[in-house]
Amino acid sequence: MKGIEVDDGGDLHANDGVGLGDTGGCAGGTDTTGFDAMEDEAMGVGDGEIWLDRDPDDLLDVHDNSIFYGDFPPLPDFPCMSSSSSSSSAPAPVKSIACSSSSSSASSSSAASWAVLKSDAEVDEDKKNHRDHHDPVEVPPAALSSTASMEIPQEAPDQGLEDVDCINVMENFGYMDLLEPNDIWDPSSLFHMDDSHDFEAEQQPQQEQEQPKPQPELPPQQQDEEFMVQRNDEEGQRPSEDLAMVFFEWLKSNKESISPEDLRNIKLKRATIECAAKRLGGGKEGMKQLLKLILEWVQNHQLQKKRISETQISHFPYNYQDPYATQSPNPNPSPIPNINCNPIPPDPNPCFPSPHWLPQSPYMTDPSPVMAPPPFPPMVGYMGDPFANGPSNINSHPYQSTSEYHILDSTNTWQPSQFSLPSPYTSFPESNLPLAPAPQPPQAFAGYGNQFTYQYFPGNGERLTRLGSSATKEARKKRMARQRRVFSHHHRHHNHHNQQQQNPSPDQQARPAGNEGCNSAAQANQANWVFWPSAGAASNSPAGAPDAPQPQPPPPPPPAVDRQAGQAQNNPRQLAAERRQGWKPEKNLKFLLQKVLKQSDVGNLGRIVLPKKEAETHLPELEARDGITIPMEDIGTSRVWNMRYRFWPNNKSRMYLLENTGDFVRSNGLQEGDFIVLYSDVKCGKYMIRGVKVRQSGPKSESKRSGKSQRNQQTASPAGNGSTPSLSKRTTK
DNA sequence: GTACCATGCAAACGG
DNA sequence: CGTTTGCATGGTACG
Repeated sequence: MKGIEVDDGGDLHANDGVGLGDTGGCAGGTDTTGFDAMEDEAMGVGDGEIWLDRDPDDLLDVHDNSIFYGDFPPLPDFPCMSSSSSSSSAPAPVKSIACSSSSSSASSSSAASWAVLKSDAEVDEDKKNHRDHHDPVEVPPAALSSTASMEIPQEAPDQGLEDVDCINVMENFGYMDLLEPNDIWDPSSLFHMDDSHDFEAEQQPQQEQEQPKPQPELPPQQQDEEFMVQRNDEEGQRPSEDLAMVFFEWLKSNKESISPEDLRNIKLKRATIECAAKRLGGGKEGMKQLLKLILEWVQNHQLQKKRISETQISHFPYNYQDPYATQSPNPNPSPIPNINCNPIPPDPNPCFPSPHWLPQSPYMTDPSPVMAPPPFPPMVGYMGDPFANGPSNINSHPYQSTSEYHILDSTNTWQPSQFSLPSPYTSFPESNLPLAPAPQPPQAFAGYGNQFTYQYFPGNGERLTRLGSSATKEARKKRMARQRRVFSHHHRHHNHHNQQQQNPSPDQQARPAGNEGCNSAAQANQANWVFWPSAGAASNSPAGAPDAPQPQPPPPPPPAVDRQAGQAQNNPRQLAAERRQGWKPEKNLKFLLQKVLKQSDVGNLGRIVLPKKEAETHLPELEARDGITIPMEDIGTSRVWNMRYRFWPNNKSRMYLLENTGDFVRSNGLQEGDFIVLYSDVKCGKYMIRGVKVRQSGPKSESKRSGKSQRNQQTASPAGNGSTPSLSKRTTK
């Protein structure tokens, strides 16, 4: 995971605490500047007022940028990051906010964006800034040089205050729901004035292409943030410009893209308007500013809608409402047209492509419609389903027919953690999908398309009163820099960590095809324990259980198991067990095989006999009996064990073994009756191993039994041979 | 009868 | 002599 995660409380933080803490958090923040506090609050997830339709495609753009670039590209490539201002990463102050990966991704977007923008040079600068981040004045403009080609305040410092006020109003107004959800999550898009010309240089052509607007006299507000700022400045000096003119100009400029219907759909409460206008200067000027803001938003949103629709039609294969939608890598993130940078939340963990769907309704907190795992047939007979009480029907085992589909696809995987599950899964950052604040009923504008209805809450009044805070643009930049720094550090740290974890040994020979560099090891890092009720589950009792006649080998709850493979993911019991244990199904782990450990497997020989069929099916084909060395990443510890996969000739056939397993077994405390599971990370191309301890609450009885006695006791269980039922499917060699 | 596999066990190896 | 390596044996499930 290279990003930010939102913990149970909905707090956004990177592994190392991205930015938010620095910024004083949101509600509970300690920001000293009113503006900071206000921003943070405004941007807090708890404020998640704005939940407009959001296209996952938008997410993908920056997402990809943020994730797949090892080295952060130069700023011009990521215009949207530019002034990802400040507050975006304000943590969700609302405890009740359920976290979903999607929103968490969104929440982390800004940080990621900053990270993307972050140059090493800036890091130092940021460090410096960080030390005195409470003093906005001391923020060296250079710290944001890469993103601040439009440092208007610097050009006109004298005007700064007024300009800033205006800008702040805009920003905060944007925070207050005139902008899209993504803007909420990443205010960078709000602070257009910070966006560089580079951005515009890149964006403008596309924008024009996507939305050709014959606007010779077009007020630049929709296209050019700089113009926007300047215009605001100018307008501050030209009060004669009245609302009608503003509106008229805007209409002229947007006649191509804004329909009367769009305008009619704009609904604002009077109180909102009045308050906002007041904060925007009051009187006519304030109204004018407010109008501009609204129009800007409408335009932006309209443009986005158009873009989104185009994008979806053209190449987006899925509807973002589809929880199983396949992530589109979108290798060429297209710049977001117009002012809205639409920072895409980075995927905190490339190995876990966060679903790029977002609830359409901001109020949709019940994830069940999309959380529900795909309907699976009864798990009985599923290979490796530890909870299958009945004997596995090997012959009809779907695994046999589905083994070809082990490559996990996000389209048919589901992640409970994506939704509003309070995450007990905190033992390992990577193991936790970023939890994002669940959509919250907006406090302010609940945007649906162009229609947003302002819902006035007491907090808004306070916010509005704070619009005129003394916060400066520098403060915002500083905050942004801090967050970028934190994220950048976090990002690098994790890269380093991943590299260490995955540093292959020279003799690592076998590796499933796939991407390198993603850390899937820790994603499922959990205590590999499975507890089996001793009563009424004889067939589920672990091997060696005192009263278990013969245990049905319980397959481990895999962190990410091919649903096709059954892997008990569809078993409520296992699912619950997984949740209790922190296991979360992930997308990119393909179940290969499992093996209930025999005494000989956990003995001092350091070798584990592997089920022949599965070994031959899912592990590299062995030409020589010496086999190959396979680095097996321990899911539990992220440690990589170089195990040798080999075979013995045996009765005109082969016996497949995994050698050098002694340390692994010992480190995991595995005993007879426990089991191991092998996975391959389809994305990272790694083999992963997981040792699962199966213990009943009571002390395990004498587990040492002769193989013969075990055999005798296993007669009741087709899977009694300790391997997957499919083992019984004979494959003559 | 055959395949699978748990494990016994002898040979090889090494301190 | 202890450990490791490699093969062989035999029980079990299944066709």
